[in-house]
Amino acid sequence: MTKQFKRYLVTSALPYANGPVHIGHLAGVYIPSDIYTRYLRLKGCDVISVCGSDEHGVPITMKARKEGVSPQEIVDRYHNIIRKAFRDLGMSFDIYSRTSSATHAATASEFFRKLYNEGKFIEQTTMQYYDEEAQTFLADRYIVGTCPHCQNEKAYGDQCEQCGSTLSPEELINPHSAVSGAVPVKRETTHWYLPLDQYEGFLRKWILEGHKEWKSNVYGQCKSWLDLGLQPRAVSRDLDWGIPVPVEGAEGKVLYVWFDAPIGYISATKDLTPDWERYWKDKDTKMVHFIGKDNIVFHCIVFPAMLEAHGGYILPENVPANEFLNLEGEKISTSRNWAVWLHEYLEEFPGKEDVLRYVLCANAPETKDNDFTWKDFQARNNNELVAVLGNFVNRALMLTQKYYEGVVPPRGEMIEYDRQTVADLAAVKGSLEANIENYHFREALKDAMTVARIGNKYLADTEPWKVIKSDPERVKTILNIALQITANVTIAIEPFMPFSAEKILRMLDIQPLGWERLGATDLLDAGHRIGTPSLLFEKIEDDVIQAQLDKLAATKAANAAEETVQSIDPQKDSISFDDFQKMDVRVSTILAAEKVVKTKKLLKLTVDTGIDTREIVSGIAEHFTPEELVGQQVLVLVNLEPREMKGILSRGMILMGEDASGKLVLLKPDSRVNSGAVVG
RNA sequence: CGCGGAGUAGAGCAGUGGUAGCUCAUUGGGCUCAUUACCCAAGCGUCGCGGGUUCGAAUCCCGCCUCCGCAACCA
Repeated sequence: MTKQFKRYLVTSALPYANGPVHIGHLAGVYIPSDIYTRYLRLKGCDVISVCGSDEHGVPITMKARKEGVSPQEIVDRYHNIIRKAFRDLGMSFDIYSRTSSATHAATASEFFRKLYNEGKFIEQTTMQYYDEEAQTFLADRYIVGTCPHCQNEKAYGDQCEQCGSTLSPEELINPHSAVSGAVPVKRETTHWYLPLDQYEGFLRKWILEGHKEWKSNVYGQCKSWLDLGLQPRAVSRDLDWGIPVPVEGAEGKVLYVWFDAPIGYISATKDLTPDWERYWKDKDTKMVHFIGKDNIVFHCIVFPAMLEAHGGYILPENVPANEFLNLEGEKISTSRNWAVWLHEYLEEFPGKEDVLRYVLCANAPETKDNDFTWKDFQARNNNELVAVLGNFVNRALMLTQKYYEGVVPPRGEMIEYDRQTVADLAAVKGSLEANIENYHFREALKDAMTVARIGNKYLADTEPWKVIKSDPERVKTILNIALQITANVTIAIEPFMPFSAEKILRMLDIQPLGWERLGATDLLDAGHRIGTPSLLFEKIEDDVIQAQLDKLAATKAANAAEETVQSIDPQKDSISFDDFQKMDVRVSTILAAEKVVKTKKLLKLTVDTGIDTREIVSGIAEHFTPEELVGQQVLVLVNLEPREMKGILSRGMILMGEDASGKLVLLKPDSRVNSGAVVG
């Protein structure tokens, strides 16, 4: 726990190169990681920070196929966007690599080979679905068909999103490939598996006993996985995009992306320095993985098991995973374009890199999901950055210009209040350090801002603009101290807001100061001439915020329009009159309705069909409350084959209209008729 | 009953057994060097709900509700 490490290795989750990076990625992973790294560097620690694009896997091949380009084109495009955006935001990775690099192919292959040669894998042959037209094996998710439970025609091979039931591809009616539309066939395939179950004891001891200090969300997730029991996990896939399995007779197979991606951290380090082994294999190195909560199992269970199986590698000392960030109350979604994209922000808010860094850190989802709103962004900029930080720096520098033509005045005898202020200033360092080292970046940022708050209070209390008239000598001391506080600001905020720290340094016309000098009052020499003051931050007006809100509203409208287009299904094949006659639809009256327990969408309805009184289970609980349904007349297909759902036999189907947004409406007679009236 | 996390002032969040706190917003006062910013003070809470343990519970235990994530390749 109190072990002293000689060096640090910081990793940040590899962004998946099928889209750009958005504020959720930043708040969850990259901002914390950069703060941590910059802090350690400022302290003079031996630290390297590695990252890179994760460029393999099925979604990238799907996207390429859809656009009619090669996977390489897709990953090149996003790799470049992401890399540039990171750099422009001031992410201080020592290297930003990529998993399509030659180094990575070699590293991952070697890693696999060693485990293979030492018999660490098990080999299994199974039957998998294959798309003969596209000549590719299909993951369950890429098989689409009709749900046997609710007749939804767009159910996936693993789940029906309409009724929520878990499916296997075998259960789908009329299954077809989401790639080509072909009917999938079963084909035999052999894969290698990492028997995670064999590492359970090792992981249990390492995490559950050795790392009780991990964040509760991380520890809890690990414990649950371990208690449930681990299963062997396939490390190869049938795919033509990825790192070929480096074994005889494994043509057409690549390393499964989860296996190759974390090795990307190692390859990136290799690309950075020939001395990479010191960072990965020396027990005196502290490795920290910054990730989002969805990645916990890979970084705490799977990758450590891989490293243990390989041998010789150190394990992460901590994995400070964050929760998720929402945008204006809704989940961020790449596919629905519901996001603030980093590269767009950088273009639309030039020079405001630190504002985003500040807001995302101050509101980082450290313990639970948080919400990013543009109003909050504006308020934090105007009320905190402009009012507290920018204003203090501006006050101190303007007073110095005004009274001393920009020359730092000498400090005379300090009074008790000065000494108290200096003591308060010195006290910030310990708290700030503890918070960063414990991954409490929000609190740490508050500590950094406290330095500016101390400065504002000091000026307000000592009132140099008044004292100048009665005791000019005293004002020299006051401003000297105010300027020392200003210099301290540059140290305290550097990990969080490097651009602003740099800007203040230029205004003071001094060189960067090391972390250890935080709290000192000899950062500026009397007689030193400071540079020209300029505003650190500017107010963000309502129209700028409104423009962003409009942009999001436009996204929403575009999504709705697209859904409308997609949801108007083409006319189905003709049926005979006889076929139509087979359907028995009756006007029925709902007598009772109740939610089916432990389901999200199901209602159990008791209806009077005129023929009898029967129970029907319907997936409409998200659209109607039981109360509003009772007494309503609806159309019911009464001779539909009965089906059991959640242990209740459902005899018939309530007919519904579904509009573009997926909203359901009842179809009912325009005046009341007797139950049992025939529809036709 | 699949597993994990979260629910605290108008908003965003700290707080793991001992007088409920921080930032912002609100209200009042002070200041007028400063980007109308700053400083001081006040108001604002059945700590999700219901039980229990305890001298004492936001905190520990039991049950329930709601939101999010994982399982199911978006951080």
